[in-house]
Amino acid sequence: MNEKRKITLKDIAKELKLSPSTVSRALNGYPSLSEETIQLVKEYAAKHQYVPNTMAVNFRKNRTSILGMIVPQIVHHFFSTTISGALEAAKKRGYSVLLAQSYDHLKEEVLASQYLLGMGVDGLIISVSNETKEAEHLQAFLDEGKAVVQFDKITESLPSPKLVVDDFEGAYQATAHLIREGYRKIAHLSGRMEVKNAEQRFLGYKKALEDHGLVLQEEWVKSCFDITEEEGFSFTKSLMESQNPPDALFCITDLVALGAMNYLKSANYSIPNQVGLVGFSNWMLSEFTSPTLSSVDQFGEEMGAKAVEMLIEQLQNTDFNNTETVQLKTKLLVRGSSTKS
Amino acid sequence: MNEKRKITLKDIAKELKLSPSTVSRALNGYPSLSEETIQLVKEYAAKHQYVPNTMAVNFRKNRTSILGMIVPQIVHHFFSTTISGALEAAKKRGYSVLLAQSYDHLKEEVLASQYLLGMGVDGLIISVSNETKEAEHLQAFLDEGKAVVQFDKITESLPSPKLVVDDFEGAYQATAHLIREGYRKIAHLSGRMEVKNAEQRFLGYKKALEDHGLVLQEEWVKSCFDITEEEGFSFTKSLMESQNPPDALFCITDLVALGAMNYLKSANYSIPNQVGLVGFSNWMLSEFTSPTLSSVDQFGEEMGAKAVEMLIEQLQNTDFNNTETVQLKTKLLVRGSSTKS
DNA sequence: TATGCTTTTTCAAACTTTTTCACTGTCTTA
DNA sequence: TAAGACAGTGAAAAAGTTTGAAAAAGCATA
Repeated sequence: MNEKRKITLKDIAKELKLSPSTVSRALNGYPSLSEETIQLVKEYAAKHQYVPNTMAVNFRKNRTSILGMIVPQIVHHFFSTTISGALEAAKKRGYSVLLAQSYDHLKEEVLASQYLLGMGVDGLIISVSNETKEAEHLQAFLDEGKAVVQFDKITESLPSPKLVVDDFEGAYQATAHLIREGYRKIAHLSGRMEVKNAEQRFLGYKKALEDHGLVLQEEWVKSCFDITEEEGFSFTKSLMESQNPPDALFCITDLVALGAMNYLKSANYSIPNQVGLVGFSNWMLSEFTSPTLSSVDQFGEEMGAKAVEMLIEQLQNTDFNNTETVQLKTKLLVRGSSTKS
Repeated sequence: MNEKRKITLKDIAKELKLSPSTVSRALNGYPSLSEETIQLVKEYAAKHQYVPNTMAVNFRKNRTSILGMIVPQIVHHFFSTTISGALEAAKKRGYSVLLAQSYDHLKEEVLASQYLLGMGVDGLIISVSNETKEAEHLQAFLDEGKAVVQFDKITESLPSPKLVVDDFEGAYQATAHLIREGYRKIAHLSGRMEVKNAEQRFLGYKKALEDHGLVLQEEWVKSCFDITEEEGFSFTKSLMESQNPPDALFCITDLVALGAMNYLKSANYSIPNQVGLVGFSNWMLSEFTSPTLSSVDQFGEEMGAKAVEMLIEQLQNTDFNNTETVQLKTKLLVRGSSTKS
């Protein structure tokens, strides 16, 4: 009933009394073919809606034109924007993207990478899990001649190009902004210091304090392990209940900032007048909280697109010694939670 | 430097002095092979880490084990959860998923479907755009013997299995809940009535009113065209400024509800005491608004997973006459925005 | 006309896996 | 004992496309 038989290159050849090779070359713009033949073939192909058999092409060329992409979680505003950006960029270049998620666990990441390798992807884009230190499972891609590009969360143990946000600068701007707004006792809800971007955000925060003549108070820096709303809530609670409560918080993530906001509101602190708040990542929700949440935008779409471009460039150059780290600028979005009225 | 040569089935055959066919059969669990041979081959394969060449298998079997999935937008909490669910379910069954987005435009949807068809996917999972009425571009899949499953937003013009949320029931529950909480003047910010789920939610709302002896006021039903926060804001504004303002709003989506909430707060209405609010879809943000937003959960993960299962079942049965519509239950999550204190 | 050169086309191989058909023994049964 | 069943294996073909080498064709020059 179904299964309309599709026309193949061979069929065209037979019909036009040409060899398959000629047809192939005519369609692929190979030089030294008579204009006449090219026209003939192209017209016939168009008329009969010839579509090359993807599987045969892949097989013959030994490549799939599919890129693998592993993120900790798809259901996460930042990652879904990078995915969206990657998808569009890949499509433009004739590639498609196969997704997998690690749930921020090394074990799942290893499985996902093996899975994608098995699917025959040409290259891999990955934001590694918080648990990833060694990278044998990623080295396997390089060993098979497949390129890898790391983005956002990276590990230095894999010699590959890397694409990160300028976390240091973003954190610096956020902190400096709070200082300019008149806050002086600025706490930081950070992440695990072994994780690169957590460390950079902390260092940016620290530098901003120093540059403005403020002293970093150790007890004002709290390290979130899982980067959850609950941690934001409880750390803020303990900070505000301490003898020396801060008057502003710079949070490693909007979700943590939201936890902070929820605690502050529940304890009847006025935001931004009593306590200022800035997050990081510009989650969708930060536009819609009350007050709206200031945040550092990471341009997720651009990042995903750029990662794809870097990967494809690798594939084309087969220059596998490139280990440069590209830094993308961030942008501080000042909203209600940090502008004293 | 790279390109470690991978071992092939042929290599194994030569090494073990067997024919490729025997090796193939041994690895694929074909009967009527001596246990001895099977063991020999399997051990050798394992030892040398033989991985079948995906492209060759696809080519030979004339299938890719890749499913296409088109959603209006990836960066959307509900869709990203369905994607996540679909991904996991597909992986479990040995399939992978290639994504594309339509941005809710027919034109982009047609392009995306052609793109996926060209990539040689075995089947398609799609939530159609609001603009999709006719479905020639999807019929093309069926014509080529590829299965299609529609989910969430569907069009009746394509004879395929469908998977939807029980929008009617969800809307009914939401509205009935508002009534039980004591609200009597319940408005509805709906979507375009041509869109199936918008219509169903409206009908559920209407039925709940009728069943509880309330009369539907035409001026309390506003139709959002793009389902945005801005529409929620402005429609709520005009409703509240009318001569006969409602005391509760049931919104087609959490985003619209958020717009409503933002207006209500800006105009100093107290939620939930003066105005009750219920959304739909249980976006992540609804847990974090102030007050938290009651919503109807759609079980996105389950939906994505179920869609994959339905599609794979089709592929296996090649039963292309199945056009049944499966309805998934929803769950009302009662939060702060609709519980009078 | 032979030679050389360029342009255009064809030939044949190759890529890996699966599957159909055929073959050889061995065992069972009428 | 002849016929048939069956287990176990191999040989070969097939799938659609691309590519390097070779061949053919066309044309001009010596």
